[in-house]
Amino acid sequence: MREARSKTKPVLATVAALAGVSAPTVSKVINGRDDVAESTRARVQAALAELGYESPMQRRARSTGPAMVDLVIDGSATQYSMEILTGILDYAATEDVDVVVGSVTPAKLHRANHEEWAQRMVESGRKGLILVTSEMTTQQLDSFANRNIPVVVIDPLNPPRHGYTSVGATNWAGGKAATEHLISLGHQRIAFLGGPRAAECSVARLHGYLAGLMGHGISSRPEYVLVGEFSKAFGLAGARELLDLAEPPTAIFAGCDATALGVLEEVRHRGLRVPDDLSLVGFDGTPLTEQTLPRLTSVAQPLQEMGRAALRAVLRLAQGEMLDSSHMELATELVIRDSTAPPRTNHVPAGSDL
Amino acid sequence: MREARSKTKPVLATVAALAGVSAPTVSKVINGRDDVAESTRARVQAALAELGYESPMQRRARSTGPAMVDLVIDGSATQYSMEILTGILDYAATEDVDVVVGSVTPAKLHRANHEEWAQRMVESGRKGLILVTSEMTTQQLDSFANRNIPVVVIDPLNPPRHGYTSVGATNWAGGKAATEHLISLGHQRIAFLGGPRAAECSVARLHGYLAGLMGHGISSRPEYVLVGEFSKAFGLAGARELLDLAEPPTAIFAGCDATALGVLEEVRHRGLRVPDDLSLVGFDGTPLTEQTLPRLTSVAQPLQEMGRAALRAVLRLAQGEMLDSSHMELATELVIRDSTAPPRTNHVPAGSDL
DNA sequence: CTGAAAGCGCTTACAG
DNA sequence: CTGAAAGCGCTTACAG
Repeated sequence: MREARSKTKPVLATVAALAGVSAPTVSKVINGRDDVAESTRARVQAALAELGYESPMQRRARSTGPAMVDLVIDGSATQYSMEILTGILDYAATEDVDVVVGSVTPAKLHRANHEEWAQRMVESGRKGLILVTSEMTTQQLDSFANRNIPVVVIDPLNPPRHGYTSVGATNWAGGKAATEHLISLGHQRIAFLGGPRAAECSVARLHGYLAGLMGHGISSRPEYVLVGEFSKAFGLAGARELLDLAEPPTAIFAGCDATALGVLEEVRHRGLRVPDDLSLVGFDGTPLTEQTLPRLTSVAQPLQEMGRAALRAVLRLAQGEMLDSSHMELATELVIRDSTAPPRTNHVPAGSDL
Repeated sequence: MREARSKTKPVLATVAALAGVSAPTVSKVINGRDDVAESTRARVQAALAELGYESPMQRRARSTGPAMVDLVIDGSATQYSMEILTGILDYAATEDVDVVVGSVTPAKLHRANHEEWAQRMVESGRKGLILVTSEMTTQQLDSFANRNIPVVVIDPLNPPRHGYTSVGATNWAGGKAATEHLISLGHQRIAFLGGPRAAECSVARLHGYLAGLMGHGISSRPEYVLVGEFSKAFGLAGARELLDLAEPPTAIFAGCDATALGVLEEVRHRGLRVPDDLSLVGFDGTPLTEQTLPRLTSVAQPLQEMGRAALRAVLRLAQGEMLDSSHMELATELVIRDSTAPPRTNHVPAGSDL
């Protein structure tokens, strides 16, 4: 549809001929002048699209220097985003691609005028857009789709949807592995401290956790499942709530490493010890896991790989290639460190046959 | 010197007139053709510079969309660089500036063709360049200076020099504060584990340490001063060496938090405890300091502020403003946490009157 | 609203 | 190596 009619690059005169107008009129349309009849404007715009006309500026921008890709990271600069960024930058360096990084809070992202944003990207010759843990409405995504700007989301908050490509990790499998590890150590009272209810990845981890329990005939207890946010603060608050229960859990599976850190602090604060009094598993596998005491057992996401994969996908899409799938999940891996151990035997309910 | 002669924007013909050549000749010089005599080329280049000629592309690039600034971060993505990046991105967002991030290893940076790089920056309309803990030779810096591209270095390895602006922290004062804190706790045998001998900031910290000792009449011992690199590995190795001494130190001042982390691990490995058996002070004040056990007393650098200050400086320079100073040092601050305490009394040599 | 004509700024092809 | 001449692609000023 949008293919050029002939091989020779279309110039203003070509467009004019196709639209049946003069060159000056095309020039006016391109430059947004208002002294053009609506019907003429429409005809010219159709011709511009059909021929795939690019101004000399655009052509130059496209051919000069390395390709540029935009990257938007959720405002909070965590070790998680740093790992992803590292992966993207590494791959960008080998491909000679420039990465334009913006730090945008979710609120700001939502307020942004996506039409203008996409238009500016086209004008600056940007090849595509990578979003880290952000979301856009379908309409917003359309602003980019209409201009043929590929959008790839890493760890999307929304479930996969048409119009963009996403890269994630096997969150469900990771949640299940974490839970089964705890069960295999003898735990029965296992709690889950998840991220935002709206975050697809957190929901998947929760369901992995539930599947792990169910697969071993352990029924889930509502009071053992708290969802809130991916933060240390939530770990502190969540641990407080869980440990105050009449029958507190003997193990906690935290939805991310930062949350686990909060749990660790609250446990320590109470004079309890990990893993003696409580086993703890995190999620993400950030460098943090090696820095805590005890070192944190965690489900590692291949964050750098995910960054690389996202950039690779954007560059392919920008070249008009088709991707095998619009959503890819890289494998998580449970890394057992020092924060998990069998529960104290006196905590095992009488009658348990584990 | 480099101001335009007249107010009207210089076009190719203006340059030709000033250089005493024809327009086609100027065109050739601009486009890097080689069929131009060296002397002619030089004359044209002088005229281009004198008039501040910009091609239509450049002019457009300058007026379209947000300003772009290049950022090069030493390959290793540490919490240190993440903090600086956050500061830069925050400020960039408020100023509507795009930051083009590259991750370049020092070796790669050294090999790069700076002339080409600078030329490409001009052509892409980049406003300036921020380097994080990197260095360039004077000649390399000239490639940018000649094209009026401001370069600002954060925490430069080289001492301040002409041709670029640098942003650092009060390393000497920080080193002195750390040392005096340990002395005030009663320590006399204080060791220093510094960064690369070539790194200006590390040298300043070392001299702050020496000044702290000297000011309190404590003579420095060569075996207590080890310099190597800013890494955890060096902390491990350095601690091993120091603790194996016949008379080991009672306190270690580590040149950065990562090194302190290594020390902590080695101390723990030997079954010793911080701060009971050994006091430990880090440098940088990264989030790491809150994540260790015990939490790490550290000299905090205002890393985010440094990032902001660097971007502010680049943008000002790009607008032709003069800076008050080509080197600015932001204040460090000793943050006392849990890794420092008075030395065990039996370690104080007999006869000490502390 | 539209477009013939003139113009702008840069580049190309080529004669010397 | 240099530049007069021709050309390119877009824009402007203005007559209708």
